[in-house]
Amino acid sequence: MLNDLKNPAPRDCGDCPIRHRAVCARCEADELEKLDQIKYYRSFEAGRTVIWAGDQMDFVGSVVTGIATLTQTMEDGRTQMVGLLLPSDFVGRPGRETAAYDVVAVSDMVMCCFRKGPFEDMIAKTPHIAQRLLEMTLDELDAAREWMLLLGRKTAREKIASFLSILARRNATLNLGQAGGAMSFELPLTREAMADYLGLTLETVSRQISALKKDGVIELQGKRLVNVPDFDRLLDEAGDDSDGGMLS
Amino acid sequence: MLNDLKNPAPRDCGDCPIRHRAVCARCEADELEKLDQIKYYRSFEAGRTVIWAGDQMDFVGSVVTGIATLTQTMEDGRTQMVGLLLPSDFVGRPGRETAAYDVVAVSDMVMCCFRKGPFEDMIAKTPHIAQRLLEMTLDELDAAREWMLLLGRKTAREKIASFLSILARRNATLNLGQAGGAMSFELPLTREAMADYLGLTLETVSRQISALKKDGVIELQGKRLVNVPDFDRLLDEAGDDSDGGMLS
DNA sequence: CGACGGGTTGATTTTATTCAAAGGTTGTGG
DNA sequence: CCACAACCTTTGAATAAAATCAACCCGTCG
Repeated sequence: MLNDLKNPAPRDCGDCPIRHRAVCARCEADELEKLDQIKYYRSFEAGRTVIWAGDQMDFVGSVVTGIATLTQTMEDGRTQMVGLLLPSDFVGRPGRETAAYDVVAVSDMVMCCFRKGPFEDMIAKTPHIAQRLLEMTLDELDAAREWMLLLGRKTAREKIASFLSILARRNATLNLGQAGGAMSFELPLTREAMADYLGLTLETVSRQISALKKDGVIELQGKRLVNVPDFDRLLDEAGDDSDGGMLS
Repeated sequence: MLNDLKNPAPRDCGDCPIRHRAVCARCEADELEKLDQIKYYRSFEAGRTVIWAGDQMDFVGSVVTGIATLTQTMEDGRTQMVGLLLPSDFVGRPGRETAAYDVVAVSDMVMCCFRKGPFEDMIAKTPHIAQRLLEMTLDELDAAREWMLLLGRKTAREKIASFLSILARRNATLNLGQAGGAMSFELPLTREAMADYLGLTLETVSRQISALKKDGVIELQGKRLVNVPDFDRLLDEAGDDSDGGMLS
């Protein structure tokens, strides 16, 4: 498990691990105070569904710890992941009554939820929140567009390499800032969930991971722990611009 | 050509065809006044590039008339469209120095541009602009996620049918509100641009359009004018939920 | 133990791509 | 006015990539 089974909800915003990255990042003390009055924590076990697409959704919120997925499903069961929610990511859309996507906790997860109505009021009255939400939404849109390139134009091998390099990069920024050298991280998703992320079948995911391993691009310790001896090599396999997709 | 060769720039915001849908939609008279001082119009002929990915971008703006595309290109030339910009759509990202994508005018086009620095100031000081931009960005994110499902999980035939139904629906809302019955519209894109939109090759696009025609799902007058005898049939071919993907 | 939820690997089939040729339009210059 | 070039489109045949169908492995958990 990536997270403690006893997900301890922070006592108050001062202790909050996502205080400076979430939608509240720019809030002053008095604004946090107001948010505090409309917030509550919810915990979800790994595998639990947070909400189904189409259901009434009377809250929005932030992932505090753990990982969740946003997925869309067609009538015949084909599913596509459209979001991978990490700590500090925002869930829900102000101004919308119902959930547009299925939200599922992949690991044990804690969310900091805000009642929707009051939160909408705060957006209108608290520029710091609206600005931060705009910034986060623009970031998500950029990520979605990168993802579209992956889905539309990359080969199965490039898709896997891209996904792994995203995970590796995230891990590097969260921990130490070493790039270019060796790095390792844990796969948070099953083969099936990776397939839903990448628009592939789980068999193809498994085969391409095996192929990358055989070619020495990655090493596996167990099914989930990945070691990347040469990150530049992985980036190369991902087919990304050599500049590492530097934006802004 | 879809548009006049002499794209007449509106004299002032009162005449503007996108006044109530663009980023300025919620602005009061005094706010429009301020925007007016930092705005200027630019016209582009069909085929002209507005900006290349990576270039310095000292403006943001709205499409006033015409159509543009947002595309990403890999080193080896594979390209994926990541945005189709219609009148009122916003171009550029506040807070970013360089363009993240290629922007190309598909038809003759007029943009209402704002100098970036002053516009960023206005976002900070004018909640009406920030709020509208947030709303538009959230809409784009939803569209991007719908597009991800298309790219990742739909067959070539479903992709074409989905694209046609998007165009048909857009045309219906712009003109008359009849759904379910017959409707017709013009294809704004070449087969190649459609292929870039859908993550296909142009040959596959051509074949699938021919197949839909042969099966009576659509009728063609010339290469560009499409007639849809039964919109529900088209929706069915698109593999979308029967409720027509109603959001919000 | 036995069932179950992942995961891997192989054989076959399907789908879309690639390579190739040719038909239509449009616009330009002789 | 015609010829030709450039671009867009269609269609066919061969190929490649990923999906599908199927078997089996390996831990974990009741």
